[in-house]
Amino acid sequence: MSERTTSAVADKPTPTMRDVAQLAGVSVTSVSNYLSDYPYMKQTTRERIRQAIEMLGYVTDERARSLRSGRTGLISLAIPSLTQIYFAELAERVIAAARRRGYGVTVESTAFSRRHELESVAAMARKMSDGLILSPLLMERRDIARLAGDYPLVVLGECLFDVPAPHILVHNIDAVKALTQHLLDAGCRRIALIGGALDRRRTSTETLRTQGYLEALAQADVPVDAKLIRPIPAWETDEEAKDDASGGAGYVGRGIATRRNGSEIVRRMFEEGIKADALLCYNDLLAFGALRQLREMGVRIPDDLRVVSMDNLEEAQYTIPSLTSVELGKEQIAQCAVDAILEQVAGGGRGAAEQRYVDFSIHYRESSPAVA
Amino acid sequence: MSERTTSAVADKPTPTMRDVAQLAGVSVTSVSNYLSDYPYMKQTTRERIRQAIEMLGYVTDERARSLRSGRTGLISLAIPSLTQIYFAELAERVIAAARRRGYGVTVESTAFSRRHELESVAAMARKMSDGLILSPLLMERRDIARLAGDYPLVVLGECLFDVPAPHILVHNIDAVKALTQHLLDAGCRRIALIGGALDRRRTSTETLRTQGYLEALAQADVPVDAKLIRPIPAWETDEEAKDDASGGAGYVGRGIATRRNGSEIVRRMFEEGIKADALLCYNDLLAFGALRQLREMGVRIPDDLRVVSMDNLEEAQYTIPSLTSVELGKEQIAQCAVDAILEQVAGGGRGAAEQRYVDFSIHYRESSPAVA
DNA sequence: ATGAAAGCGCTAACAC
DNA sequence: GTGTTAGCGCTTTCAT
Repeated sequence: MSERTTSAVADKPTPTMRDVAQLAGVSVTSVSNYLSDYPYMKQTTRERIRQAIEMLGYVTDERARSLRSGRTGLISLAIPSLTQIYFAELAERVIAAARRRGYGVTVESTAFSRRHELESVAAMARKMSDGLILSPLLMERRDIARLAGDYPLVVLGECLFDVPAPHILVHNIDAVKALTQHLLDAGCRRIALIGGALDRRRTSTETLRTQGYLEALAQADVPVDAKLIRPIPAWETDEEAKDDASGGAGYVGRGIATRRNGSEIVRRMFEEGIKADALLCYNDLLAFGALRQLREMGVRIPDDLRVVSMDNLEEAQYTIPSLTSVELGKEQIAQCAVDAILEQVAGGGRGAAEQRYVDFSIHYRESSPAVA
Repeated sequence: MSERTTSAVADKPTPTMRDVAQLAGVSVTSVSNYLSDYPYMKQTTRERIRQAIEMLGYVTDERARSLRSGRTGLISLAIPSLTQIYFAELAERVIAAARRRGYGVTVESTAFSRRHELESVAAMARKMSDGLILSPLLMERRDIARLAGDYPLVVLGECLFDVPAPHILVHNIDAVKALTQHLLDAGCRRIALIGGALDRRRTSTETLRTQGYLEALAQADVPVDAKLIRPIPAWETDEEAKDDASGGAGYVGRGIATRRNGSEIVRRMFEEGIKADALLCYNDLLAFGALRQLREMGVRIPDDLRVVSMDNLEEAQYTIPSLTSVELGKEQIAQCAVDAILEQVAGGGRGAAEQRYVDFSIHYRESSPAVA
C-alpha cells in the first residue's frame, strides 16, 4: 500500500542488533551486553562492536526492548489541564525530574473530566508506560477500587484518600493557617475566603484550606462570618465539566478556579455589601481575577484590603500589586513523584500506601507585606 | 530481589491473547481479528471471544502490538517550555487533538536548549513514538540535516526554514503589520517595538515581526527610529540557556521573552529618555511585564500610551488594563500538526516539505481599543 | 470464516 | 568472555 519515496538505491532498512553482531563478527548477546555496559568483555570485542554500531548508525528499538524487558522508559502524568498554570508549572518540573532519570513523560490532560481521569488509569493496563502520576480532581471514593493493580502509581493531592499507593500531599491546612495568622497579625479581622467551601460532604483541597482558615480564626478567637466564605460558582462556564457531571451519578458540581471566577466572586461579594479587610484566595488564579476586580472598583491594596493566596505562580510576581502567595513545593512534589514511581519500577510493583508531605513557605509581596 | 505483596493466592499473570483464545476455544488469530473489527466472522465466534475477553479482563499489551505493527499510538511534542504559557496552551490543544484521533502525546520540554532540541530529534530513531511535532527555538541551519529521516515530522514556527517536512507557520509579518496599522490608525507615530530584533543574520520570529513593523511604517511614510526597537536583553537570567550557548559554536545569544524582560526593557527605555506613544510587544509575556512597569511609572494606558501584543493568552483578558493581542491560531496549529503527523503515519513515511499557514485575528481590549 | 506458523528486535537464562 | 536458545505478546501472510 505504501510506496516509500526514498533514494533510488535499494531501501536499506534500519539496522538491527543482528546486523551489528554480524558486522562485528560477534553474537547478538555480546552486542546486547555491550549496550548494557556488561563489564566482563574483552576490550577488542568491545571496540569492534562500537565500530559496527557507529558504521551502521545503529540505535536500539525501544519498542522491542520494552516488550522484552517490561520497561518502556515512559511515565504517564495525568493532570486536569495544562492551561491551569499551576499544572503546567508542575508538569514542567515532572518532565525535568524524569529526564534526569532517563525517563520520558506522557502528559494526559484529563480536561476536568472524571471520565478522562478514569481513562488514564485504565490506560495503564495497556502497558505503554511504566507508571502513573495521577492528580485526580473529580474522581470519587467509589473509583478508588479502580486504582488497584500492581503497576507503579503515585497519587497527588487531596481529591482522594486511602489510595493503595504512595500519596503526595501538601500541608494545606497548616499553610492556610499560617497565611490566616499572617493576616491576623497584620490586624485584619474580616478575612474573606475566596474559593472557600463549607460543604463537608467530601474532602477536597477547598475544604481542607477552609478548615485551616477556620482553625486559625478559632485559635485567635475571631468570630467566623459565613458570609465571608465565598465558594467558586459551580459550572460557571465549563462545558466539558458539565458533560462530566451529567455522566457521574450523584455528582455534586464544583466550580473551577479561574481568573474570571475570582473577579466574579469579588464583584458579587461587594454587591451584597459585605465588607472585608482581607482576601485569602484559594489559589493564585482566583487571586489574579480578584486583584483585577478590586482594581476596577478602586480598592487600594494593601491599604484598604490585603490579598494573599496560594500556589506562588511565576505570574504572582508581576500582578499589580504583586501577590503574597504560598509556595506549596511544586519542585519537591515533582521530584518526589518521579522518585516514587522509579522506586516502584525497581521494586517490581505497587508501593506501600504511605503519605509523603512536602514543605511550604510564604512568599511575601506587595499585596500583603510581612508584618514586623 | 522483589517480593511482590499480592494476595495469598498464586500470582495470576495478566491474561494474554492466548489465554483469551484458549478460553473462547478459538485461535489467537481470531481474537486478533475480533479486536481489529474484522468483518468476516461468525456472530457466535464473535460473541464467545467477547465473553472470554470480559471474563479475563483482557487488555491489549500495546508494547507487543507496537513491536509487531510498527505503531506506538504516541506522538512526541517538543517545545521550549511549559512554563512559557503560550506553549502550555498549545500543548493542551495538541493533546486534545491527538486524543480525538486516539493518540497519546509525549511532551518533551527542550528547556531553551539546542542540545535538548537535537535530542528530541535523535530520540525518534528509538521508535517510541510515531512522529514528532517539533517547535525549535535554538536549532540552526546546519542542524537541518539531522531532521532527515522517514519518520513523520512536523515543524512549527520560524526558527528553521527549508526543513524536509511539513511546516506550520503563522502570518507573523502580516499580523504585526495589521497591528502596527491599527496603532497608526489610532494616531500613534512613535511606536516602540518591545522585543524587536534588527539583527538579520538569521530569520527568527523576532526578525519577522520586526519586518512587519518596518513594512507598516514604510507604507505609512512614518520614519523609523532605531531607538524605538528594543531587543530582549541576552541571557538576562537563564542559566540553562547560557550552558547551551557555550556548547554551540558561533551561537549568538538571544534573550527569552519573560515578564521580567518586558519590565526591564521598558524601564531602560524610559531611563534613556526615549518617548513613545505606543508599545508593540513581541508577545504577551513581554507585554505583561511592560504593563506592570508602566503602571509603576504612572503611565496611563491607553491615554498616554497604547500597548498591543501577540499570542492572545488567556491572561491577556485579566491584566490591568486588559491587553489587545493577536490570536495566531493555536487551536488550528495544534489540529493541523496532529493531522499532518497522522497523514504521514498513514502514508508510511515523511511528508512533503510544504508550508501551511494558519489564520490570525486581532482581539481588541482596553490597552488599545479598536478605532472607528 | 478460521487457524498455523513465522517472526517484529530485543533480553535473559544458561551453556560452553 | 561469548554464543545458543527461547521466548516477550502480538500481527500478518498464507493455507484451508
